[in-house]
Amino acid sequence: MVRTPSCDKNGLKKGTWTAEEDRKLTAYVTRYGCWNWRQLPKFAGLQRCGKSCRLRWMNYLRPNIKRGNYSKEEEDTIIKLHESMGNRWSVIAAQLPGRTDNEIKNHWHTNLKKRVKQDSVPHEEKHNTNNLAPREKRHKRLKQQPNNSLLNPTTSQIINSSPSSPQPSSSTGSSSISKDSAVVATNSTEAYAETSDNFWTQPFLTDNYSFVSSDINFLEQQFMDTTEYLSPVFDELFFSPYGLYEEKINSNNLSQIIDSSPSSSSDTAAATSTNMAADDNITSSEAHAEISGNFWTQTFSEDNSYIPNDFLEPLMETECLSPVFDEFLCPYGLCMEKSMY
DNA sequence: AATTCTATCAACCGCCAAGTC
DNA sequence: CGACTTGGCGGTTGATAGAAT
Repeated sequence: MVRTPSCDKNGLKKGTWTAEEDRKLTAYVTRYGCWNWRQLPKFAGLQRCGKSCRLRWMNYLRPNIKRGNYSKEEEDTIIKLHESMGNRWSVIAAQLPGRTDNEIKNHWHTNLKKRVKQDSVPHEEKHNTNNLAPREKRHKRLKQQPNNSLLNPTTSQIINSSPSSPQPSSSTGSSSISKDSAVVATNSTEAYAETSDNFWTQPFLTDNYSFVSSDINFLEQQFMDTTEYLSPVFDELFFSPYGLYEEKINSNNLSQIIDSSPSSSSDTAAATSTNMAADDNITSSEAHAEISGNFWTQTFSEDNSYIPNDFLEPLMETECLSPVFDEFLCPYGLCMEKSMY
């Protein structure tokens, strides 16, 4: 179930993740997002390779991961999708909110495969691609155009218009939260309703810039004492998960911070509140309050994608502006409440 | 109670495509 | 255009828990 911790030749840890490592990774990604998986462990104070961090986050730590037993509906969906598209676990996972490709793959191999075999002629015989060697299968599949018709129409449509849906690649997509994204929702209410089904849980989580919850007290409980990592902006050590704006609030560089933050480019409220903070000699807490109310909250503090599950309850009642759609939603509204509550 | 077997699933590995230089 | 980097995917491994003997 878990692997014995060990180190590779570069001194990077392998094997089971400790609670402390989880906390560091969660705190870091919650605060800064996954701007570069390879660099991230260095900044987050982790002795892990980026790949391992990404995997841990995607398969275990990120919000909205659904654990536990599969419902009959979920199993049927997996079987049906597997029948039509084979071992395309990531595509199948996109149809099952809260389930990861790894988890679905495991569940298939441990349960569903046997069940399907018992129920009928093995699907392998129906699909010639499954008779190929793994590498050949993959090669062949990737040569084919993505077949979104396999998805349900609504989801397909949304995925196609999503800023960070499964689409070719990533480094440019890493700055995917932009005002352009709002265009995809011609009617924001409709978009919200549609996405609530099963979409955001998967694709939205791949966005790279999401920031800390505004529930400072709760964050403090979680990370304050134990977490240290580097800011990608300042290249210095922080001991507070929300240090970016807390600690720098009195700095003359604050405007520069905001300007260089990934999601700030179009937010004039940011400039307003932060300039006020920097210019007016007000206290940190006052400035923070202002910023919470105007900038951080609206722009990315309440981006629900990276708020760990444990953070959700205290935020339930808070209204905020989605970073993607220019509308007010309760936090984690896009990806969370419809899939879990 | 001790040992062996089996199922589970977190984590690793290698590969590939897309992006960047 | 080629080398390199990065993120993502699917196959596989192996430690562990629980069941069976």
